[in-house]
Parts: sequence; C-alpha cells; structure tokens
Amino acid sequence: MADGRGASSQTGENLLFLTDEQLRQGIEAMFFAYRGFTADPDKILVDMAYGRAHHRAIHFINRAPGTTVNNLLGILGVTKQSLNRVLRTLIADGLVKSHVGKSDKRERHLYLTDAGRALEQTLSDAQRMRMRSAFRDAGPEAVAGFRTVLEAMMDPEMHHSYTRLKESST
Amino acid sequence: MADGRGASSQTGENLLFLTDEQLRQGIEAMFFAYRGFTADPDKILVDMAYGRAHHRAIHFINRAPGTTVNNLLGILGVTKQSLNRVLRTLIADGLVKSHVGKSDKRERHLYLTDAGRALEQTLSDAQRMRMRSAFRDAGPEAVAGFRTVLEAMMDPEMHHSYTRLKESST
DNA sequence: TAGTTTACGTCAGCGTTATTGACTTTCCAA
DNA sequence: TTGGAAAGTCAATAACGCTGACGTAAACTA
Repeated sequence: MADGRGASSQTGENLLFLTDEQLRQGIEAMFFAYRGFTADPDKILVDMAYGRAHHRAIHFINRAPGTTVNNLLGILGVTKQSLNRVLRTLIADGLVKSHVGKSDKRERHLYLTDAGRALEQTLSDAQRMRMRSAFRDAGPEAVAGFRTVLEAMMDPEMHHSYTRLKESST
Repeated sequence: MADGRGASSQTGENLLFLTDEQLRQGIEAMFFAYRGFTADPDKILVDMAYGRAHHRAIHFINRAPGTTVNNLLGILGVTKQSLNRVLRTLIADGLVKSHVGKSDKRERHLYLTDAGRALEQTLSDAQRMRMRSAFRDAGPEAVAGFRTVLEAMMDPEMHHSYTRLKESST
C-alpha cells in the first residue's frame, strides 16, 4: 500500500491527483486551515476564562434550541462528563438555561439566555468573518468543492448530524 | 453586520452564496470533517500512550528531516515547552534522534529513526486512506476547490509554512 | 578580548480539557 | 413492584497547553 506512488495511473485523468504527495498536501492544508478557523474565537474566549469547548456548546445550543444533553453529546462527540463541566459553568454564569423535560423528567432541555445569545453572536461573527473572506476569495465553485470534500471526509454518524442540522434550518 | 441576511444580493450571482446560513454550514462542515480527519490516527495513538501532539511532531520531522526545534515550533504553532515534552518522550522511546548542530551548536537537528519512520507510515497510512477515499468520491474539481478555500482560510504565517513545505517536496 | 546581550533548548509548576468509574433520579417493562 | 435501562451529575486521573525561570552557546560591543 505505501509504495510512495499513490493510486495507479492506469486510468490517467481520473486518478492522477491521488498521489501520496497530493494527499499529504491535503492533510497539511487541513491542519493549517483548522488553526486559522479556530484562531479568532479562541482569542476572544481567552479573555473570559472559557475555552473552545464552551464555544462549541454555545454554538450548537443556539443552533438547536431545546436540545437535550444527550443529543448534544452525540453532536459534539465528547463524553457527558466533559460536557457537564462546560455546561455547569455556562449555567452558573447565566449564559445557558436548563429546563427539566415535561414528558420525560430525566431530560434537560437547553436554551441560551440573552447573554448567551450575545456571546454566541460575538464568537460566530469573528469566525464568519474569516470564512466569508475565504469564500469570497475562493469563489463559488471552490466553495462547492470545499463542502463536497468535507462531507466526504466525515464519519457517517457525523455526516448524519450535519445534514440533520442543515435541514432543520430551512 | 449581524443582520441575519449576509451580504446584499444586489450583484446576484456573485454574492448569493455568502449568506450567514451558508457560512454557518461551512463552519459546521469544518468542525465535523476535522473530527473525521483526526479520528483514525487518534485511534492508533491511544494504544501507545501518545497523543495528537506526537503525531504532528512525527509528521513534520518526517516531512522536513534535520529541521531544528525552533523551526518546528513555528510550524506547529505551540510553545517550545509544549513541544519539548513531546520530543523528550519520542527521543526516550527511540523514535526521534536529535543531533547537535555543526555550525551552530545551540541548534538540535531532528530526525526520525527507523522505528519513528515506521510509526509515521502507520499513522499517515490511516489518515491518507480516508483522505484518498474522500478525494475520490468528490472528484478532482472539488479537490481543487477544497484546497483553494483552505489556503484562503489560513493565517498568512501558516500559509507561508504551508507553501514552503509544499515547494520543498518537488 | 572581556563583558553584555541575544538566541536555543531544557526543567519545573499551573490551569484547562478530556477520559474512566461510580452514583442518583427517573422511566419503562416484566 | 421490582429489575433493568437511560439521563444526568459528581469525583478522581491523565494529556496537553501555557507562563516563568534557568543553563549554555553564539553574537555583538566596547
């Protein structure tokens, strides 16, 4: 497998771009770009004793208000203990509210407070600004390709969460 | 700015795809895809008491043999203290060798040992497999767009490291 | 050439984040 | 109604990042 040559080039055009070198460039592009992707919100979060985990929780609670802890767990892909610590501080600081479920009292439904929404706006504005600039520089076709590859790279479960969120916002 | 409507659509075709909703989908795609991107090597690393930081170090030492600690610092974007802990274990375990510089004895030049190269192969094979499959599913044009957007998303310094590595391998 | 400054790498200590394990409450089904 | 399963919480441990302080080597300067 690791013959340093990548896929055979028998079919020419179709597989030429799948050399190990090209793949490695894709890997490194992912690495460097993700750093840029998180840099702006991270800078903001440092000043308020929060971390990336808080950002993620706030993002998805805003995206799916009323979601349960268990649901959020599946989306974030962390253990509930990790999430719990984050949620506890967010609730203590008045950014998130937790309501006991009506039909199932074991569940907690999560919502952002006004303060939580404000922080969410600040954070995603910073992140969107970079994304908007990158999208504009790259052009519509590149953006389409970008998303196609990203979707193909997800684990099936993640892809499912992704599409479900996407559809819920139409 | 955050009017929930994104860029104006006066120019039609050109800016239509830059709504906040589209940007948010891009953000979420990045999040879910990056998880997939790191999932396979992570699984391997868990079994040997290593983490993602070790993988990154091994990757770039393999990519640029003889690189100095300081050079690696710039690429990885961490403090030298963080890197040092990782390097210490890798050297102790015989995966990396460190040679004192000839012209400048303050420098340490880093190389993978045979064992280090073997681990690097194992890890990047896993990562490349997913990348290859995603690239193949998405097609050459999508891949080109993928990289264009990613490059536009990097910080200028990161973009510089990225191109320098890319060019060094021709 | 001697003394100061700068650069490279290393060691120690701290805070945050994620994980595994054990526990309480609630729901559901035998 | 009792046993098991699920949702959420609490406690303790390991991994990774950071700031601060240090020793050594090179470079600058007087």
